[in-house]
Amino acid sequence: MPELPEVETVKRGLEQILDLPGERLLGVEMSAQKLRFSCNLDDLDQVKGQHLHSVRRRAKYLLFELDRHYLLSHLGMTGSWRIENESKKHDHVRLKLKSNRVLTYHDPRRFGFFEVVNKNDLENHFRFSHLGPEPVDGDEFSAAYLYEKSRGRKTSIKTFIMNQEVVVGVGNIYASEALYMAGIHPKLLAHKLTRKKAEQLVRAIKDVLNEAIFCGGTTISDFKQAGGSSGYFQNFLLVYGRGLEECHFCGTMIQSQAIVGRSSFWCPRCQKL
DNA sequence: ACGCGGCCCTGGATGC
DNA sequence: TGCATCCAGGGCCGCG
Repeated sequence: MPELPEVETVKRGLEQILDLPGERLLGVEMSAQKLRFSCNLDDLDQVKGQHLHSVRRRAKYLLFELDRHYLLSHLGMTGSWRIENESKKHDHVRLKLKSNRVLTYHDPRRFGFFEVVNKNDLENHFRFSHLGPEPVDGDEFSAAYLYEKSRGRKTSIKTFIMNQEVVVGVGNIYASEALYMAGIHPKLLAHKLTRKKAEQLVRAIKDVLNEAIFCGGTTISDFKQAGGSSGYFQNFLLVYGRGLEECHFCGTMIQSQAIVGRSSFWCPRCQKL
């Protein structure tokens, strides 16, 4: 489900709902079923009673900032958070709050995970130490950076920009969208990227992610914001999910095919190899 | 070191 | 209606 815009949307929704700072975590309950990775139970004991200061996002991770730890949440494909005291099938984490509310993690496929990280160790944590730059915040993700990073890389440009060590937050939907916007064929080998195309691609990635954040994310089947409402960027997708339809720009039939196992969409005329 | 296929899961859509 | 098959927004692991 969630790429950067969806996680950012969940983060903003939680900020609204939780009325931070001032909230406090009274207890954590985990379901018997394991998520992608199991959470250390000793760690869970440590977080009880800590204040909840903020909700942050790094890459596709949500971070609940406590006094001495972060609760790390990755939504996998079908993860979502909501405030509701009643529990449903596929609820896997329940955070009991001082305000007498329960913040609940729901994830049918259980590709997501939930872990506790010491606050001071975050940058050195193995899930974080290899992450690439944020594409939307800061200026580290530049054309010069992407061009240099892509030298010698023989994978397709689409696979390359979905690699979280290259740039974080770009997943399967926005990779197709950004490449279409930049006029780049998804099968172009990364090392063939020119400086000029790197410029256009960085611009396109930033633009598409910002537009999707503005729209509250893309809802295909089951993505829900923290408040339960849908995003609406799906109405503005230019190629993703539009196989056999016409390119908005030139009318050519949009092609769809898996690239390294992920469904991919492009206009064979507008996007150059 | 890099690139890729397999795999972890459930459920919805589709086809017979 | 029932059953089988395929597909899905991610990312870790092991192989070549």
